[in-house]
Amino acid sequence: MTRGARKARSRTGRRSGDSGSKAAILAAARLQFAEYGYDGTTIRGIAAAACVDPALVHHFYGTKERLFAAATELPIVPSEAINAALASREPGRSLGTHLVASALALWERADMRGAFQAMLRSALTSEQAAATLADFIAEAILGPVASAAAGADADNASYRASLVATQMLGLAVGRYVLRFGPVAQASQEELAVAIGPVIDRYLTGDLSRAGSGH
Amino acid sequence: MTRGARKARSRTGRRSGDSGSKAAILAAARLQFAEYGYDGTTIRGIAAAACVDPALVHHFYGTKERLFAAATELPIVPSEAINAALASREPGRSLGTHLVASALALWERADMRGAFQAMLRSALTSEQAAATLADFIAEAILGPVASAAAGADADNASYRASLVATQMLGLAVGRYVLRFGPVAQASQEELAVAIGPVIDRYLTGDLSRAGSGH
DNA sequence: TGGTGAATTCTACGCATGTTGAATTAATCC
DNA sequence: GGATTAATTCAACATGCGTAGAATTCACCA
Repeated sequence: MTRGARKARSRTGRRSGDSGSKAAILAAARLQFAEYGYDGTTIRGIAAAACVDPALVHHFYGTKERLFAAATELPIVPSEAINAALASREPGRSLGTHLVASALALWERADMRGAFQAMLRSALTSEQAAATLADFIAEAILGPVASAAAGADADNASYRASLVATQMLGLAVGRYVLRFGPVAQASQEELAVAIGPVIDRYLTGDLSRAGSGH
Repeated sequence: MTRGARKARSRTGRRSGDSGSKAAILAAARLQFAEYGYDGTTIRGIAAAACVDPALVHHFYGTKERLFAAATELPIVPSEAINAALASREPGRSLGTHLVASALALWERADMRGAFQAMLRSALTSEQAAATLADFIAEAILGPVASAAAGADADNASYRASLVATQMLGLAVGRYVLRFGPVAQASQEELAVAIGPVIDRYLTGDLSRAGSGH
């Protein structure tokens, strides 16, 4: 007890002031889920990145699955974002082009980036993540489809929607996960004009014939 | 020692006849890598599926990484397959349509299916798998691009190639991994005519304007 | 017929993981 | 200022993993 001048630091116990540990844990979790996927991410790794004991992660978020759910919770409601995007279209810009531009802008918003990419990268390993992604896609894409179909070809609506989904998904995976050189470096606007017409074709074009959707 | 009548079955040691264990292990590995990805797949799980001891897996294939390499080794050389596909195009069919049809046919060949899907699903978790996929994509897509560009717009060749890659990748992920309803159930031909013109646009179209690539 | 080598399983090591419970310290409320 | 509650760490658990080595059984060849 009396040995030594004084205990240099108190190792255990509560810290003074607002430590921000809970937020730091969530931020670290987002980063790691985005980088390594669900399985590749460890609670110990998150704790280390947040400069915190692994048990504290558990104290705040319970199980790993719950932490994942918290980390991938999007700060927006997809359908609302889509409606906002649809409403802001300038004349002279095709629906597809506008949708691609809006999606890219949304995905790269500071408060979306981590959660979205974590969900993307985890979707191919974790069942839960895959289900979340599927919901997101369905919710985010059926809106524009309905808005574009406008009665015509309503039978094929879900087919059209899933075609749109393949292109958007491939764009997201190529740009954020596998990081193909050119597609990862292109500007949002470049990609929007390159890919937009493709989305237009899927939304309203004649899918049994070559050519554009205009 | 002398207790009991006789050992009922010899548990250890070599079996009579050709057991086919090595092939069974490889087949089980392909299935599981395709279903669960690299990290989600365990050697013990593979061994169980092949009705074999985990140590036997090790005996035949050494490390897990080497087993993965063996399981995802494609039975074809991508560039050769592409060249063969290019050569077999019928007149009246666009290059993009033919490429999509050929890719789907190739991916679903019995001897490709397991390996390809294993690679696909693992690419987002394992660095090695991602590198293999990137190589595959580069090799498989740069050929058609070069063949289509034909001097014009050679600067943008890699940009065009990566756009093609996003659509093909999205198609593969949507159809085989996430299994979006309509896109998973559509026939190869349906998808080829729906998506082919998109590939044509990326290969030879004017990427800064709306409209088709013809 | 004996011996070499391959196939197969058993046992076990060492490690990393998710998770838990107790102990300790600070903040907060009466 | 004492009691309560929240934050934090420590130590440990049970489990599952990849891997290694030894032992056992069979096939094949001289």
